[in-house]
Amino acid sequence: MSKETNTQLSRREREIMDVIYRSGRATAAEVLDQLADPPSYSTVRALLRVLEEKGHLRHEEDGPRYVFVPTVPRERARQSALRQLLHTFFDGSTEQAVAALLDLSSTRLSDAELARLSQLIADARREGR
Amino acid sequence: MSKETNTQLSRREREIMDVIYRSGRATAAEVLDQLADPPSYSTVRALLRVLEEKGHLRHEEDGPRYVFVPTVPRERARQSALRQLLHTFFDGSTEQAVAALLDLSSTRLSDAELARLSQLIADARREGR
DNA sequence: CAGTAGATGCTAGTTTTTTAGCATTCAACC
DNA sequence: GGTTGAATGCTAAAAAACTAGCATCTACTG
Repeated sequence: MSKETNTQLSRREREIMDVIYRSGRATAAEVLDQLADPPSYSTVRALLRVLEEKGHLRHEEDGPRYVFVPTVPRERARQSALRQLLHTFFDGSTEQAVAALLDLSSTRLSDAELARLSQLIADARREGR
Repeated sequence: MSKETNTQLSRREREIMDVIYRSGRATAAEVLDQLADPPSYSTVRALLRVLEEKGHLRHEEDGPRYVFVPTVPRERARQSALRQLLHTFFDGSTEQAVAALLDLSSTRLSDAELARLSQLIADARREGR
């Protein structure tokens, strides 16, 4: 079993982790700013403390204030998140997931982007992945 | 603002919704079976009732038992989930997300799959999307 | 047609989460 | 050096989530 960060996140904890993963790192005040339906400043700090105790965050000191950083790097966290999504909504099929991504109405992809994607796939084929 | 299903899900509620989205539809007993660290049967039923009250599920009757179905179709739920993931972990970039999908170590893509993906992208380009 | 297995309805208790307030500390500025 | 603004540490309480148990109903079975 992996050593830390095993506890599951509550609703607010999830929200806060999302904010921090989005920014990379954040102070209590910054987290508060980015929360949709925010509680008090005091509450945010309490939750940050809990998240740190649970092993999801650590903090660095920047003068008088704390800057919180995820213990699990963004790269790894997003891999887990992708796997989870794939499993729940796409029957584990990467192909379906890519199709859905291309389909997302809100995203307009530039031709250049599509060209790069095309290249990515060509590379994958070449590598015999 | 959309009419229903606005309330945010708690930890267990999220777990249960995931199970049901994975299966498409499920009875209380089936949900229980698929939960990782399962509570009692009674608890599962209570949560299903709550989820129904909150508007996330509805039930159909199959003889004596209830079969629960999401009110938001899988297709739409997964679009939201993808958008959320894109926003939190990929700076909104579809390209980055596709790259990460192709990279997921657990997935070995067949050449045929890659060929179909390639085709999808070619189609997108042709449509001037 | 009584008994049984398996389902739901409801209620109440415990635990966890979420929240705020107050005391304290630290650094900068006058 | 004292004052002030902005941060943290800690504690306690309210709210929500989670859980289980018991009563009840329903369909099948012998």
